[in-house]
Amino acid sequence: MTKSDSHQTENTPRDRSVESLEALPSDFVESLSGRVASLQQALLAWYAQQGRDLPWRQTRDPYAIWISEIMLQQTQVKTVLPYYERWLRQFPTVTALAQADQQTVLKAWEGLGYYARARNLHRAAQAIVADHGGEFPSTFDAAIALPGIGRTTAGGILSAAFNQPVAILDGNVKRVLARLIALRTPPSKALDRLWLWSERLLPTDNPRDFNQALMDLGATLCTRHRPACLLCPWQSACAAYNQNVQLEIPMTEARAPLPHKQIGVGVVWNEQGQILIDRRLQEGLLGGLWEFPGGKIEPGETVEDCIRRELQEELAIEVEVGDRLMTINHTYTHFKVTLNVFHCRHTAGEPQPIECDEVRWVEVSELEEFPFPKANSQIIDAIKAL
DNA sequence: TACCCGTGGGT
DNA sequence: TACCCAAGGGT
Repeated sequence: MTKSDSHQTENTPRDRSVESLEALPSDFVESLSGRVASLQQALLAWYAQQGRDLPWRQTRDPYAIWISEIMLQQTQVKTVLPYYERWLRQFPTVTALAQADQQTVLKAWEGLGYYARARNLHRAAQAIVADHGGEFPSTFDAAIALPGIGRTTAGGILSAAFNQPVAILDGNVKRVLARLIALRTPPSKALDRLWLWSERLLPTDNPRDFNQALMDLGATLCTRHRPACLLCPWQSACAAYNQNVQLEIPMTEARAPLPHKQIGVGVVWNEQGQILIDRRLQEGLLGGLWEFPGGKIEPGETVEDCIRRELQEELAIEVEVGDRLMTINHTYTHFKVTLNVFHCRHTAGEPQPIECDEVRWVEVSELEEFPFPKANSQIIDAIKAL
């Protein structure tokens, strides 16, 4: 471990040293640094007039703000709104969340995606009850120690709930700052510099409104496409605008095309008209959610062969594969799938949870009680319509 | 440090 | 269509 590593880990705020800003032309850094107070005032004035009215801004309850911050990770405001309202009615306090069972928590999260966020929220609530008397901690070190809370989320919560001067660097702020300094590399290659600017610009007297304003600027004016530079309070200082490169910044990195997997899925019926579902392992994709059993079709294998093999390997049952129920295409973050869904008749074997956490027979009317991934909702709808 | 982890909307 | 992106964190 080097000397600098010993006191700078990924999750702790960096020093506000001017040295690290030297990758930019020194005259520009000097110019921008001299305008910090002016930029702060301009943004806060704009926010007072044009800031969004969002429900989590009408409270200073750190629990409610925490919930909003987690839901908003990689998720648009419009998507979050109904989930946020429902969640606070269902789990109004840290203690209520801690005492719920995980299936109830995942059901409330169903459809939002990135389900580790819900599992971590649940674990963190239990940690807050155990270690902090049920009150969300008010220090950076305690907050960031909780599962699911990184540097940006900790800053978002502490500044919004307690008005603490802790910087943030979410997608909005990265884009705004990258344009402000005309960053010539993808933001992921310059996180240190972006963090420094976020800290440098943050006023100590009103960090709450400033962080919110910075995010609103990115979400409403400094958008990826068609940025409204003519309305921007930072227009005159913005290096990208002054060089007319705002559409090229932030720069993006090329990505490999997504692999496509063919999946065989069985809707397995027993003599009582019940259906077999299983609960996925806690770790990995869709952890803790329920699904209709199946798996990847191997090269040269028919869908029917695949379903028979997977149900034997994963659940130790034998089935007779019947008619195709439907075909579903779905895109995940790192791959695409085609779900080939077939009716199956259970013929032998007591289902065993070999490669899942739990397996059970359920009535059609019970399906909606279980949290399922979005790609399975069409299957449920089709079964209920039979 | 790359890579993993969902879903809906915009272009 | 296919791709990008949206209030990131864990490993």
